[in-house]
Amino acid sequence: MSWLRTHTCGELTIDEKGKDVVLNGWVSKRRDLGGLIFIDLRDRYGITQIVFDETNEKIHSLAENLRSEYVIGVKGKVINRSKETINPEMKTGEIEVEVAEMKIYSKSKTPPFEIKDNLKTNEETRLKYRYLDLRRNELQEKLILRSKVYHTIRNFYNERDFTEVETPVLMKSTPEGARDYLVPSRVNPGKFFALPQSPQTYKQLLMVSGFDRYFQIVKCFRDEDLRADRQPEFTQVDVEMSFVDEEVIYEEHERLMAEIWKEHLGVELNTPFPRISYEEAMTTYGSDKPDLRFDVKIHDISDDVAESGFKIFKSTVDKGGRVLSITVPGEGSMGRGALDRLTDKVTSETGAAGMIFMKLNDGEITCSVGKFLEDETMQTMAKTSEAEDGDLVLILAGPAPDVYKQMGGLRLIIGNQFDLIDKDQPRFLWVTDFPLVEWSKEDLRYHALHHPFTSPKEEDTDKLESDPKAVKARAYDLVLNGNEIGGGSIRIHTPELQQRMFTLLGIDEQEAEEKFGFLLDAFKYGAPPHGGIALGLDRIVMLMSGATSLRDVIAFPKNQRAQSPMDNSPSEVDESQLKELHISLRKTVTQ
RNA sequence: GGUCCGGUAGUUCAGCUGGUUAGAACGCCUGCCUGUCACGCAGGAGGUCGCGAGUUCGAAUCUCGUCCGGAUCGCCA
Repeated sequence: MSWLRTHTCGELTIDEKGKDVVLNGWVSKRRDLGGLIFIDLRDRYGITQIVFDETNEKIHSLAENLRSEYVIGVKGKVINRSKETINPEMKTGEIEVEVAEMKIYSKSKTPPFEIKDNLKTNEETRLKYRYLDLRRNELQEKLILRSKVYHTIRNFYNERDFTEVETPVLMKSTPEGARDYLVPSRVNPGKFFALPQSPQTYKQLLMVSGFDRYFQIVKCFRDEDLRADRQPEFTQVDVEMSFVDEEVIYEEHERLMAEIWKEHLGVELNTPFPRISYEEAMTTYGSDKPDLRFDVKIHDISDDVAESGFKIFKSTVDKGGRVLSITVPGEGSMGRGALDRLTDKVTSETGAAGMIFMKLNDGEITCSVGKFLEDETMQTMAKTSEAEDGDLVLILAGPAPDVYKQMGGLRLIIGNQFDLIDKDQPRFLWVTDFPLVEWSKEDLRYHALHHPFTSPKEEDTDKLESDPKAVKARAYDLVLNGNEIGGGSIRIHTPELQQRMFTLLGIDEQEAEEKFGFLLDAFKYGAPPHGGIALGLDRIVMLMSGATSLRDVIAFPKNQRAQSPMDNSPSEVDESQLKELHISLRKTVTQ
């Protein structure tokens, strides 16, 4: 009998009773009772208890030397445990393997943290020893889920006749958007490739080529500051289709989501997903990615207080700002101290200047600025806020659109603090009707809200030059529980419209030719109408697995400084390497 | 770049109104133990209190600076 394993550590049950088996795995736990030693042998499939008995003196004394994380192979017989010693918590808990022979493949130093669930070790240490962290069940489950989701996605598109095409990782650096990661070209001195922020232009060119249904699971790179839900390299499910409109894309991807959720979480999603316009999202939820798992909405009470005696309200409205409220159900009895703490939190986290509250109790309304307000005004405010007896109304005032964003922040604080969020049912929605462009105070020009290839709505096209801010885009985001998990648009497919868009964005003809000439040219040879979407795979898996950080669903992630503590990248390179690349470092860097 | 939180044993943390030898749990090491599965019992090792300066008779504790990690704002077409 060889030392090749006959079973994994997760599969033996009473059915294999009496069989001679070979198991390989890691020593997870040793329970040494003296004459009897139990080892929990672990691999990624599970844990099986193996036993060393004193009656086999040679093997028993070998087992005394076993320590955590040693890698061993054992040969032995599957035996059933006596009734009292069955462990009902474990799949393999009815049996154990009585070891006859053992081989130590490799020893292990004491690991810097224990290989177990609910580990509290700080992330720096975990990232430094990522290969050990990944030995833990929690992370293995997430990566395995991720792998299965890939599979579902590929099946889904394959069944629908999509073609998976790999696009270049070394590509042209383009203006607009996020900072590029640059790659110097040795054979082209002074020239650089960029790593793709997304394969946007390539997938559009594939449409021109006639691959009318394309998808790719692809790494994308953005050199921006990191967050819990933002890594410098991340994975997109990139999709593009020809001869379609928004409806086709919505429908297909609702189906994809439903399939993923059903297959891997056993959850039936309600389709179609609700859709709300960007404007409604902002004015009702104060966010372009609203969390619909709780029902609190923003109310505009500007009209109610425009003529009130409270100067801040009046002057805000006079200056064109808004006075907004949200109602917190059942918190009307909240004490002054708690309200002050909430106010501090809100002002520091949202940037709101101050917060005003109104409490409805026993038919009476008390307000923090009540002495400036008529009873009647307060009644109207409460009514507009849809507040009932026992509720708390919170009010922010300020210039729009800032005050809406602050309100959106307040809404999330309320949702979390008062546990209003229903965590059981995932809430998807489409956000639609985004503005095409927004004014950048910094660059003194318009920026594409989505990207420069997004088509304006047809009925708005004639406003591109005269009133760009009013132009709506054929763009959409897919939002899940307050997270943006995808976004896309119907694209521009004529060189004329594309050129007008570049002009609007302050990219003159020459620059457009330099940066995007290939795309403009391609459009001159018969470009089909097309559109698509890119889904954030990491975020989707993160939300599916209940992780709070993208780092938990990426095998080897970067820390907040975009470094990998394990392999110490990025790192300095030899002068000779730089020389070959025709690069010299600035003094401020080398010092 | 801003704001906030944190950095004490291998790990997670306590200690922080300055004052004896800096503690606990888990882990680790040694011994005992034949039915454990968070094994138990007895004993033990293990610390640059992130780093530097200052205040002080005396600093883990107070002050300043700095480094590191995380959350977040800016940024992320």
